Amino acid sequence: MDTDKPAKWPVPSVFMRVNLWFKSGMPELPEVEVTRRKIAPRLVGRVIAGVHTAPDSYFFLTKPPELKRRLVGRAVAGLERHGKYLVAALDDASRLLLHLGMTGQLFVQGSSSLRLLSSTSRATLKPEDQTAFTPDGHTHLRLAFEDGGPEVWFRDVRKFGKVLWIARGADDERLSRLGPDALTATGDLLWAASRGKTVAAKNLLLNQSVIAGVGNIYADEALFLSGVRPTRKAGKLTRKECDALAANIRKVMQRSIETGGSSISDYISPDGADGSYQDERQVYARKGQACRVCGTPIRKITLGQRGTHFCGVCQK
DNA sequence: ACCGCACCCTGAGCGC
DNA sequence: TGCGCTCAGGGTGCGG
Repeated sequence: MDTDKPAKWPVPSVFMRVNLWFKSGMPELPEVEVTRRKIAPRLVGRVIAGVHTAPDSYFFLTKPPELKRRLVGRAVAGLERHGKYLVAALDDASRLLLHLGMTGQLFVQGSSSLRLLSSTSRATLKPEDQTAFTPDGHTHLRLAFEDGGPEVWFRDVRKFGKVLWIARGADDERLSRLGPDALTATGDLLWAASRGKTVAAKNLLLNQSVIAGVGNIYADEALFLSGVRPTRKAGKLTRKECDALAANIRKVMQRSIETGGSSISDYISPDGADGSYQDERQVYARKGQACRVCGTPIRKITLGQRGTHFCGVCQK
């Protein structure tokens, strides 16, 4: 946050932190898992009575009219996570697939969170004036329930998120091609998947059919912790490096889930990045800052169209 | 088969 | 003050 300009309202430290989170808070596996844990108790066991949507867009892989037809009257039997996908099991054995994309927010009606406001509002609104979020044009899906309780809302500014209804017994390529979950990543898996591959190590980690759930932030972090340069050809990884990468992927994911869950009190984490893991980041969004291990400025390059951060000394 | 890259989208931030 | 530009990236799909 720019501290040179006077704020219209004294800015508490939490606001500054929120702004930092917003910059880098995109849903990867930990954010999706935290969202799942928070939303599941508010979803499972309830019967959908109404489906309200924003105008059709490519956000809807299943178009709104069909979505309404398929969902109304269904009870939610469970909420699972597959990589970065959330899958709600319905009582007729069909499924509702949700992906948060880059900016997706799944939360319960009545939530009030700074994250649901524009940065201007966050900076100027007095904390005591903050009220529960009301649906806006980015709120694409609202599920109402027969019990009359709070609705579950899906908001997504950039519409990179997805909603898809999957018929009973049907497979969906999005799910079936996912590799093992990142929380269970093993060196064996990475070793086998990387042999003979010329793709950059980072791009291998981002390939959801190899490991499901790794995104840009945690790929950079795991590579740093493993001492592997993101550009290294996957096929050149040693067995030990594969073991280290797998262990560090599990580590950063688990750590982020823990911190993500711990900082959420009375509202649902809307886009999942309310945790404090960003305080532990070693390289992501730290371009030019000193490596926490050797002091060398962190470098940033573009790899696979993604910002990629690494220490040129610690990562070989 | 594998790999690189364009594209979808909107808001923040910045230079002028 | 405001305009126009760049950047952010998950996943899909296509061309080489």
